[in-house]
Formats: sequence, C-alpha cells, structure tokens
Amino acid sequence: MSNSTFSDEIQGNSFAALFDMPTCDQGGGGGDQKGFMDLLGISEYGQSLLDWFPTPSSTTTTTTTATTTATTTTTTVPPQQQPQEQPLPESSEVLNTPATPNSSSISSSSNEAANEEQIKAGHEEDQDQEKTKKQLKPKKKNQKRQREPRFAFMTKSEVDHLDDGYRWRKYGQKAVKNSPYPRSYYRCTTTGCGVKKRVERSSDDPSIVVTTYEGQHTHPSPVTPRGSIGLMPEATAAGFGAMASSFVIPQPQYQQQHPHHHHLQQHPYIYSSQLPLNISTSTTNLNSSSFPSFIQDRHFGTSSSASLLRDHGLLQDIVPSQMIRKEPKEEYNG
DNA sequence: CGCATTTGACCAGCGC
DNA sequence: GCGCTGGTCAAATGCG
Repeated sequence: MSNSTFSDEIQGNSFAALFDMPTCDQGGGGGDQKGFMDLLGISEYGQSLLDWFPTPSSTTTTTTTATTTATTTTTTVPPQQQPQEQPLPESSEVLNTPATPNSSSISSSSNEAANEEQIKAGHEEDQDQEKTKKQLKPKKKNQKRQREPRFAFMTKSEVDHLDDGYRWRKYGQKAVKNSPYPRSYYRCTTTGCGVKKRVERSSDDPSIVVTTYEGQHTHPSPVTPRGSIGLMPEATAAGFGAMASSFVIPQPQYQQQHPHHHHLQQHPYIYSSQLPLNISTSTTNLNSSSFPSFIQDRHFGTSSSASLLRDHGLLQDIVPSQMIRKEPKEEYNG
C-alpha cells in the first residue's frame, strides 16, 4: 500500500509534513495554479538538509546545528499501526541512516559524491547501452542499484503534480498495491540531470499527495516560478494560503551562486527527518522546542514568526506523518 | 514537428 | 525457484 511506502521513509527518518494547499488551481486562480506548498522535507540524510536546502543567507550553520541536535527526539511509528506490515525495500536506505549526526553527515556527503559520480557514469553508460535498444539495462548485479538520497513530503492538494520550478517528464505510472491511486514517475527533463520524483496520493487521505524526490538537480531551475514567492516574503510568512505559484526545490549550489533566485529562500518550513514528528498541529508547539527553531530563525525571523503564529489555521495543516496515517482512519471509521 | 503523456511490457529485488 | 511488486523503458498517442 502506499502507506507502507511513505511510512517507510517517514519511519526511517525521513520527514513528512502535510500542507494544506490552497485549491486556487481549481477555481481559476489563474496563472500557475498548481497547488503550492512551501514545506521542504528531508529524508534519509539528516545532514543533507543542508545539501538540499542550504540557507540562502548566512544562517547556514544555524541550520546545521538545529538539524543535528535534534536527533535525540526521533519519533518512531509503531509498526502495528500499519494494517499490513511490509518489508520496506526503499526504506532500507532510509532506515539505515546513521543515527549519529556526524556519521550521517559524513556518510551522506560521501554518498552524494559517490552518487553523483555514479550518476554521471551511469548516464554515459546508459546512453550507450540504452541505444542497444532496450536490451534491458545490464544493470550491475553485483552491487545493488544505488539510490540517490531522497526526501519525501506530503502535500494536501488537489493537484498531483506540483510545479516546483523544474521541468519534469513523466516516464511511468504504476498502480500501487493496496491503493486506488497510481504512482507517477517523473524525471527532470534537463539533460544530464537525473533527478527523479514520484508522486502518489495517500490511500488514507486522497487529499494528500506524497511527492518523493530522488537525486539533486545539477542545474538551476529552468523555470522561474511565476508569482515568485520571493517577491512577496510577507505573504509567504503570512501563510501558505497567500502563496500561489509553485513548490520550489532549492538547489544549494545554484542558490548560492545565484542569489537572485529569491524564490529559493521561500522555505518557511524545513523539517529534519530526525526532528520529532510529533509536532502537534497546535501552533503552540511550533513555538516550542519541538519545532525547529532554525526554521523560525531562518525563514520567519522575529517579525515573521509573529505572522506565523497568527496563522493558526494554516499551520494546523502541518501534521506529523503519524497523524496523517492515523487520523483518516479514525475519521472514516468513525 | 517537437515535446509530453499514456500504457503495456520487461527487469530487478525481495520474500516465501 | 517462483511469484509479487516496484521501477523503468519505449512505442504509440496526444497536444500545442
């Protein structure tokens, strides 16, 4: 079931957050009506939070600290919550994430590097071998297919495929076991960029879309999202409802090299996979230690935090994966 | 015409 | 070894 899939990553230590997307996309919101969410998640590599979402400004170290220090409060989801326990093939990587911040950072970094190498090599190989007409990828049997670091996030949206500023090409769709909703596979269309993402709906709550990114873009976002959130920081801080255009995945390198990519700064919520998932839907908790302080520091600042706190309703949509999985059942059953 | 999507087939990994 | 499932490929099709 799709549940197991997400929860795999979620349990493993990937982060999960739920956002209530404004449904402007349906109502003729005009423009890039794709549901927008500004939450960024990190999965297996706690440290990679930085890699994925480095602080655009100068608070990088803050993020690092917050990410690593939070490791003690990892929330694990009791297996029995899953109607069907399944082996977690994907999560194997996720779950194997080193528990120690340091090791995670190191392994993560090395992994990334290694992965990149492999990706490049793989691409060349593929292009050669693929030309041999679907001779069926002579994948290396010796070593398991290496997966890139992934992170998943949940979005409450009517739109399956969120516009994140990059161009994606759908290359597959599969029915998900125990889920009425199919899973779609996308690949970044940019040459040489092997980033992939999967999009599927939660079987528990159809309104929730789970997007899993795999790999890192090797290029800047080709598309400057309209409504560039970066142009309306206040609106962003004020809440998701005000944001309309797209979900932007920041690219570390380019972000730093191209500070004009303001929209990349629009990530009010960054969850470390190792942060407590029991972030209550209550905004109170957002203010407490259970909510990564760096998030506020980085993205909201003091004034923004105030705005944040005012957005009680919107923030309530950020719920831990546990709740996402449990609540619907209760609701539906009750 | 070029690009994106759809969709059936195929392969790899894993559990039994 | 077999079957199941996830992931990928690529031809066919659709769309601007």
